[in-house]
Amino acid sequence: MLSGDIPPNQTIYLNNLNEKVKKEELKRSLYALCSQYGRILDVVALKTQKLRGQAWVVFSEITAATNAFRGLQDFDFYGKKMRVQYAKTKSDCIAKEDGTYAPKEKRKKQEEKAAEKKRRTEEAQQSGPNASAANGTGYQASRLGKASQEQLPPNNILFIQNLPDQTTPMMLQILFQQYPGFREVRMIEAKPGIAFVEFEDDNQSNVAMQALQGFKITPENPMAISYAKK
DNA sequence: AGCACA
Repeated sequence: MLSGDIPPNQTIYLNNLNEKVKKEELKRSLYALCSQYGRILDVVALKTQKLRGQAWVVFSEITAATNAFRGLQDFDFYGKKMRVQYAKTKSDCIAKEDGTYAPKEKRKKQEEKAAEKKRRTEEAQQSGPNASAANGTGYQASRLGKASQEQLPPNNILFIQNLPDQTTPMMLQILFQQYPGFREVRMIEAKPGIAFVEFEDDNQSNVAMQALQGFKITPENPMAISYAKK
């Protein structure tokens, strides 16, 4: 049976996620993917024994959560079909806005925190998705991007600029493979912040470019997409 | 399968 018995919530609960993905990348990828449905206030993921393979994405609006709930059901994410439900309870970041937030005092949670802390230092990662900014529609081209974009002739290969340094090819694939004709992402280790994304033809690359132009993988990094030079 | 917020 499907998860129909949980009432709508502005937070979605995701599971069947690939447990091999590092926590920070997971959060960034979820932020990027889910931003298509609305403003995200928080992404929560823990890698404890009990909570790995799961995540919560908090939207500013229930309607956004509902769109994500429908649109991301069974979405192929790092090779696994993501399952989407509504969260069972209100997220802390919402409760804090409400004024209904009450700090908890459960011993079990303290234990999890300790275990997770070890793991975190092993991974040596930092920073999480930022809660404040809009995505998708608010296109602001960087000076670089805009200049080249207007002059270059159509190409089935797109040139992406202004990516955050932590961007991985898989994160871009997750975004671009949603558009028909997607072939592959290429990044160059020595050149952070840029990528090439290949489609089967010019029309398909154009559709993806229009759709993702200005898309923010993080709130600070609207993508600048142009055709690659021939 | 597993519903939290270090």
